[in-house]
Order: sequence, then C-alpha cells, then structure tokens
Amino acid sequence: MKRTKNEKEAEVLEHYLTSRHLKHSKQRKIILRFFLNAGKHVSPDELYRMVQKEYPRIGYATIYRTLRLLCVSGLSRELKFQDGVARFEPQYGTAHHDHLICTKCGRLIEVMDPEIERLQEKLTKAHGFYPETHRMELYGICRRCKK
Amino acid sequence: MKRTKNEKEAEVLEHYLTSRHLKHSKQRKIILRFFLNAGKHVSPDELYRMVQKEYPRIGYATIYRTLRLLCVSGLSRELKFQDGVARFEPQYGTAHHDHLICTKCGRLIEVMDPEIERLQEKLTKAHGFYPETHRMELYGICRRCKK
DNA sequence: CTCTATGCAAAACCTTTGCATAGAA
DNA sequence: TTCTATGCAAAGGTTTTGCATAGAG
Repeated sequence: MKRTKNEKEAEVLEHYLTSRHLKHSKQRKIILRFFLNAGKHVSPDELYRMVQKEYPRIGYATIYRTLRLLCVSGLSRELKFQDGVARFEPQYGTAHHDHLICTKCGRLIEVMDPEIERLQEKLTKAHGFYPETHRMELYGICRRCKK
Repeated sequence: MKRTKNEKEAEVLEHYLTSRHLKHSKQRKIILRFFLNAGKHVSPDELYRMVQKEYPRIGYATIYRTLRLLCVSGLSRELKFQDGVARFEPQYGTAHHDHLICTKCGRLIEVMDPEIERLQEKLTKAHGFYPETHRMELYGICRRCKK
C-alpha cells in the first residue's frame, strides 16, 4: 500500500535527522513527499516546479539541499545519463536495477539480470577490486520507435 | 608505433573535414595531437590547460568546438561518470570497453567481458529494443587502496 | 535561547554562442 | 574572394554558497 510505504520512508528520514541532531523541518517533509510521489528519476528542476505549485515559497536551494540529504540518508540515488542532467530516484526498499533507454523517445525501462550482476562482480574482483556499486545503461530503439 | 597511429587518426580527421568542406585549421591539428597524446579521458579543461602551455592563443571555445568535431568524426567519445564532469577519450581503432573505477583514488581501468556484452544485447532485445550502445561503470576499491 | 534550515540573491561552475576578424579554400 | 574557424567576451544553464532571518529543539 502506497501510503504505508511513504510512511516508512518518512521514518527513515526522521531517524536520520534525529540521529544527527538535524531538524525536522516542514520543507523536508514536503519535499520528501513530492519526491516519492513524483515517480521515477526527477531532475532538481522538475521537482522544484512540482513543489512550487503548492508551496511557492520553497526555493531551489532547499530542493538541492534536501535532495543531497535524501541521498546521504539512503532514500535517493543520483543518476547521470548521457544528457548530463542530474536526476534522482527513490531507492529505499527498491531493489537494485539498471536502465534501458530509448534513444529516440527517451522511454526508460528498469532492468535487472542476475547473471550480468554476477559477472560484474566477478570482473571487478578479477582486477583486485572490492566491489561497491555499478551502473549500467543500455541504449537502443524501443519497439514503438522502431516502427 | 605511436607516430603512425596518430597519423592514421589525423587522416580520419582530414577526410572528415574534406568530405564536409570544412577547413583544415592549425588549431584542429594541434588539438587533435594533444588530445591523442593526453592519454585516457581528458576533460575539456585539462585539455585546454595542456594546449595553453604551448599555444596560449587557443581558447576554450575552440577546445570545446574541436572536441565536438572529434566526436562526430568518430575519433572521440564522451564519457560522463558520477562526478558529472564531461570527459573525452580517443576511440579510433579502440575496441569497445567499459570502466572500472576506484572510489578512493579515482584509478580507472578499462575492462571488457564478452559474456557480459552478450548478455547485455540479449537483455536489450528481450525488451523489444534494437541495441545501439551501452555504458557500464563498476565502482569499487582497488588493491592499493584496500590495504 | 541556541543553533540549524530557509529563502533570496549572488557567485561559481561548465558549456555554448554572437560577433568581428583571421585565415583556409 | 568567399566562407568557415577563431578568439574573446558575454550569455546560458545548472548547482552551490553567503548571509540575514525564520523556526525547530
């Protein structure tokens, strides 16, 4: 259930703030809510516009600062695709995945292949690295655009 | 042999310029030379500084314009890692590869795993996409930094 | 009360663009 | 000559920062 899920994320944020003696401001709760309801991978600017409509007093700086906060508290991760624009997506309770992107229409599909994951780890270790994360983007033309 | 290799790339550029009725300027040759000798993945700024030392009259704009030219003529490809800085690497005569990056020291290793490549293509097709390119970055801690 | 967070505007980046002039073709 | 390329500076777009004030603890 959606509501419950967002509450869980609100809790994570609360806990993070409390543990660091940071403040539970209204803005942070508002921005978290918009961020979670925005769906996938918003840019700071997109998020700013959405929030603006209801809360015109909230500025860019707070959006940026809060997105960073969400990243360090584990609720968001930052993506950078080839267009260079920073995008953020919720990641709490979300399984790891990569992205398949249509170069014509921009359509974005989340993908995950355990076999690829396994080989990535193996390859990393083969070079003496301790694996941390990875990102993989597959670019192509989607079914609709191919026609 | 290095010299021969650079000559081959110079030829590619010449050919591209000629075919589009573009001009074979001194700056383009100079920047190509520095670009090829720079080693892997330079940022526009790094390239600018290198060129500056010998040719102080060459400006940022020309660096940027030439890097774009090198990309469209197939001599360079643009990379964007998590730090968001654009980097360019020579790609003529270079086999496709991905990157393994140390999150502590920034060390960068080129990697390629045919089995991963095969699975990436398969995964793309499984979603009805016609595969074009992909990018994969593996992040971890390298042997030296682990100690 | 104390001290962090906010809002605003300015600054800091990185990259692109307009325009007059240099220089290939 | 004709036109593209260059150099410079200004403009664009995105993200960060300084500072006075608001507001949470």
